[in-house]
Amino acid sequence: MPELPEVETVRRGLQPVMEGAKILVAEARRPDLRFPFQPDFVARLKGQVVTGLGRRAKYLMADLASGDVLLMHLGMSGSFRVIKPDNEAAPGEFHYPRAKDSTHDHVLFRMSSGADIIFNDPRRFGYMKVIARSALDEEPLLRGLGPEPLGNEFDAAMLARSCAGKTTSLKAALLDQRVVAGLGNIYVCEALHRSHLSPRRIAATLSTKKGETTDHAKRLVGAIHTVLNDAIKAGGSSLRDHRQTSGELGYFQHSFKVYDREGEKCSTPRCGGTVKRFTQNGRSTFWCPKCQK
DNA sequence: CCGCGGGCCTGAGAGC
DNA sequence: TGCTCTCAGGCCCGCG
Repeated sequence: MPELPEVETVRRGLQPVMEGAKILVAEARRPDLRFPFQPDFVARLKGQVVTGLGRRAKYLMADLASGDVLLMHLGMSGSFRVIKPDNEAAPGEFHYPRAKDSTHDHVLFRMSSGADIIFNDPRRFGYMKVIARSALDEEPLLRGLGPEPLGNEFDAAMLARSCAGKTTSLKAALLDQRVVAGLGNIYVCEALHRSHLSPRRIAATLSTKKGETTDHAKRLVGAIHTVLNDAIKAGGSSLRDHRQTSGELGYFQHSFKVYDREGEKCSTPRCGGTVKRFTQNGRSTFWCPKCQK
């Protein structure tokens, strides 16, 4: 599911029930997700007030009054849903009508705001980890993450600079979280199409030999901003797993120009090309060879 | 250091 | 209906 717009959608759904609320009960229903849970995972959450819920790239970060931070990553198939606790359940017990795939409900929180928060992740590529806020800078999961694509410091000059000398494709460079943090396969394909740049273009061509930022880089950054902002407004893209915390689907998938649209006519005005698909670094790339150069 | 491919998991969908 | 195969929105790791 989750690239930046989906994670941001989830953050906005969780914020009202988490911020300012205490974690009354925390439960991990299996020993691991992608990684084993820390032995003190539950203990460090229980009784803590969540003072803020933020996002860094594709990570959700819940600040706790203890000085810890709960890092949460949705992997490929993770989702959160927020429901009202069953009043008949014992206080420490999660007793709600079971959803179809509740076998994959792995982590549960009961909040003092009157919400139960359930993390479901069939493929278990997601993970959670509690770290001290003071150790955030040394956290291996976060170290090396590039700039936020919607942040102030991310602009054409910066992108061109970090792609300078890169012999790899533009597609691979944009998927590299060290270059820019938060894009995934869908939004890279969509941003490249909207900026009329080929996914096969060499990344280094975003700047000239003299180090000047090209118009290509400017177009690309503009397209990244537009596509991410539009996707957030739409509640993200729901292909199979992504849900808003209310259970509603996102609807940006209806605005895809190329992703999952192989064989369709290119939507660029007067282009007349056809959307093609090929494999790049082991992943599907969708693009229009006619208008993306 | 860089770029690439394999692997981690489960489930959905296609084809037979 | 049911089997097998392919593929999926992410990212870590080891190899050359």
